[in-house]
Amino acid sequence: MEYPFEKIEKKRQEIWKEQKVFNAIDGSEKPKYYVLSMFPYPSGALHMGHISNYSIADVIARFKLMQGYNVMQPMGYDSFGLPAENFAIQNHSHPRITTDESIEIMAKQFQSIGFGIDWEREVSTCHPDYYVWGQWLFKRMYEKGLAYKKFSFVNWCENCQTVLANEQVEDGKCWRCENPVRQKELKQWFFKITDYAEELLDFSKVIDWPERVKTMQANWIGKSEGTNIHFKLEDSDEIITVFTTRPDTIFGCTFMALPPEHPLVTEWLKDEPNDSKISKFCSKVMNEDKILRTAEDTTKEGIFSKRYAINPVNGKKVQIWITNYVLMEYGTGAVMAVPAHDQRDFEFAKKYNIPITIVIQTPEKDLILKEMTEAYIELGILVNSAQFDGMESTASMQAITDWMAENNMGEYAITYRLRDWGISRQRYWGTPIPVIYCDKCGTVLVPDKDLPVILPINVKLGKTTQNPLLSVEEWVNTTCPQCGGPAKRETDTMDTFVDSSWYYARYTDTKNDREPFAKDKADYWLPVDQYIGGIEHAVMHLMYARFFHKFMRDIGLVSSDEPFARLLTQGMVTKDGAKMSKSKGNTVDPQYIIDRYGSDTLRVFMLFASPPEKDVEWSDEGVKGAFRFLNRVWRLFEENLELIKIATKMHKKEQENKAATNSHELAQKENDLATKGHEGTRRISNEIKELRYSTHFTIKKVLNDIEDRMQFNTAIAAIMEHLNNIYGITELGKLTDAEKVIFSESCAVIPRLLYFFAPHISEELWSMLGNEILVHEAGIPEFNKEFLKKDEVTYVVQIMGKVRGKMEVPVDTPEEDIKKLALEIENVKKHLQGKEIKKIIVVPKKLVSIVAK
RNA sequence: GCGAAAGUGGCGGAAUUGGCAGACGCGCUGGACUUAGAAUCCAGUCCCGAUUUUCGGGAUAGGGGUUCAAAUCCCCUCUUUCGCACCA
Repeated sequence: MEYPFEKIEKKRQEIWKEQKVFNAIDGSEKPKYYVLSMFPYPSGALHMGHISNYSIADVIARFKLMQGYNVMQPMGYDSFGLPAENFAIQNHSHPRITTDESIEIMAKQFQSIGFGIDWEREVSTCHPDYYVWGQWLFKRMYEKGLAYKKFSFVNWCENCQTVLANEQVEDGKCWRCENPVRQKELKQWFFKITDYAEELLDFSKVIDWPERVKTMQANWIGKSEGTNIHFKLEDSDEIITVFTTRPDTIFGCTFMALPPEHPLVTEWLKDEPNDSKISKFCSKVMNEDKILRTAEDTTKEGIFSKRYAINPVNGKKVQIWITNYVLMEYGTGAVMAVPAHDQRDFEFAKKYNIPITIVIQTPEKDLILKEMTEAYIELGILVNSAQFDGMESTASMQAITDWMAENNMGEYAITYRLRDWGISRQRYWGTPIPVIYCDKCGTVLVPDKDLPVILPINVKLGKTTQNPLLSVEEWVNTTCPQCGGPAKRETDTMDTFVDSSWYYARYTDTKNDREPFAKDKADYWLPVDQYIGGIEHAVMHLMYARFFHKFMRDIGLVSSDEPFARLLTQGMVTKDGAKMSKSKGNTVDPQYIIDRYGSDTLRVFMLFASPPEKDVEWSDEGVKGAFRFLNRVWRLFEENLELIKIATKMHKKEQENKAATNSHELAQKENDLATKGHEGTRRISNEIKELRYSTHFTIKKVLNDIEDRMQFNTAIAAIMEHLNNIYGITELGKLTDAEKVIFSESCAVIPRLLYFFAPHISEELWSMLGNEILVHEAGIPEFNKEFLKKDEVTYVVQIMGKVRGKMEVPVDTPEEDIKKLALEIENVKKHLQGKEIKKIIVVPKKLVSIVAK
């Protein structure tokens, strides 16, 4: 017989809903706990990844709820974006319709799984009551100079007809459709995330984030400290500034390298005939795919510009070369080349016969130019460097920079790899950028009173090569809010990462129609105490959200410095070793599993299969195993209900009598009852004592695994083990009264421990025992240290590291006696024959290690 | 190339502080119940050896080291995954 999961799960969900168990209370007296899983993209229906993600969050939410926190676990939908637009096109529908349909299906599924979500805080980013505040935030960014428009080369995906952020380019390909990305120059909106580069590097205000994620963000920001050095052009007042992290090598600079995009090069080209070698070279390089051009194995090429710069430190003339290996985007867009001490410069100098000067010597043996086959890039002792000769690299960098600063040759500088965040998308399904272009007034923001700029619904979608919004003339053509004259709307929409950069804050006040959220509510709830999501968001989403949070702090919307205090990056769900995906055809529909085995089974399987941060490999048999386990629990209660009720009845009576004021006293009383006993209940068997130990050990283990270790698989394993221990007690009819109490308690604790992983069945069993309150209202179960003390402990006896025997001794046996006892074991004696005992090490309660020769 | 993490039975994984390697689950093998299957229950399940309820040896990617004691700490090598990658 299978346990009636369908009936139970429905019933329990209704009760939770009726009693508003998961409704978060703004500003409650209780301490708050905000648990959040990254919100889903409405893709039609839930997939296994969602189940895994939200099951993890639900364990934490229910645990905190049981601990007495005011818990908020909200849910929403990241519903703008390309896939929705493409999906609608494919189905000859409209994204407004298809996304709302998807959301409806998913919400229903979420409810059928019984996650502890506060459904009164739902958000959907594609609805005007949400995106209006995205537009509002954009305007505040603009006012602060953090949103601006500029021409720039952008990553362009021909297939998606849109611009991609650097973070969305993977290996030179579009992160969604895997089409090769090419460079295109467009005028784009940017957010000045670089203003926050330094603060984004500082993780001191988060409580617990994986090192891996912090490192990835730090790499992405890519801070380097060095020196800006100003070179004068020969016969000109122009100055070229270069950035270097190795000012100690400045005396070895023998040429300068510029990219063809450099503004000075552009100037020079004006005086060049189109068919000159230089012009040809520049246009060739600029037309090359930037991804290919910047690949490491691309050969370094260049051409002499016929111009010279003056090295400020020694007045020497250096050739200026135009090359393909320097990036306009990094540093100052110009490089001082020191071929002796930089591998790229070395290769280039060898190829084009440019002089090489050694200025750093190794401490061990002198470098000889003719013998060098590669650059010496390590630090060393300065030579050929005028007054700095003989200095050590590290010290000289500071000295040289100081000296250059005094003489106006350069100064200390910091450079970041991080670029500003391009947020323009030439796509329909996104938040309209609240900007109007007027011939007279230029770029004008839509006034707050006219927000939201509603995304028009009446558009022609299809395989157009341009933004569908351009065709909605009645929307594009508008009047200028300043002069009232004819004007046009911005047709770019915002990157969906903008929408997801502040949704966690909107959850604190979803119905607010005067501001994004009220400050007091945000300050009550934020930061999110536990954020959960995939590692794939380590850089983009998690960094953008941090940027937004700091911005919102700076304009006074929130008081905290970081949005997410703790971060858990959960693994993927795989099948046959690969990530479950429709394209690979290795998906399993969660709904099918829920219909067949119930939500509790699916959750237990997911949580038991591996720890949260690791991938979960799907296994049909594993699901059956989880189901079998829940059935075993159910059967235990069904078959022994009256016996198991004893503990509940006793506990109730105790409460009524107020005889015991706390659970420790209660446990003590029970202990007295059990050991001293009444008539006919004098003794408890060792077997039952072991069971009582198991009960308290399991409580301790489960609490520790959830709260301190976040390792749910071993918590579930512990409950399974405890269940096995209970089933190990046969002949229940022969139990004395005292033993019955202990047995009953050992069973009755199961619903309170299993609740986090299989809440429906746990709640049902709990109520079957006669409890009128819900499981979480009973609070976290407590273990009694007294019952974790064992009378006897097992010592392992080792000789030279090999196990030669085991012994059971009373806990308080003195060390000397333990040694004696160990030496009396037959097998130990045998192995010690003819050997001399050098030392005996006793590790209390664990082992005896004998050193003998 | 640089950086990080990881590598444990047939499989997922456990071993929390250096202290009995393989918890728990899956699978498999045998048995009970059953007309049969499903379900359930019981027993077994790292490898080798023998005197086979016991004992000995080996085993945590491979090699070396520290230690009474190493999956755990150190060094080298290999493999996998992830991140970064002409960053001046």
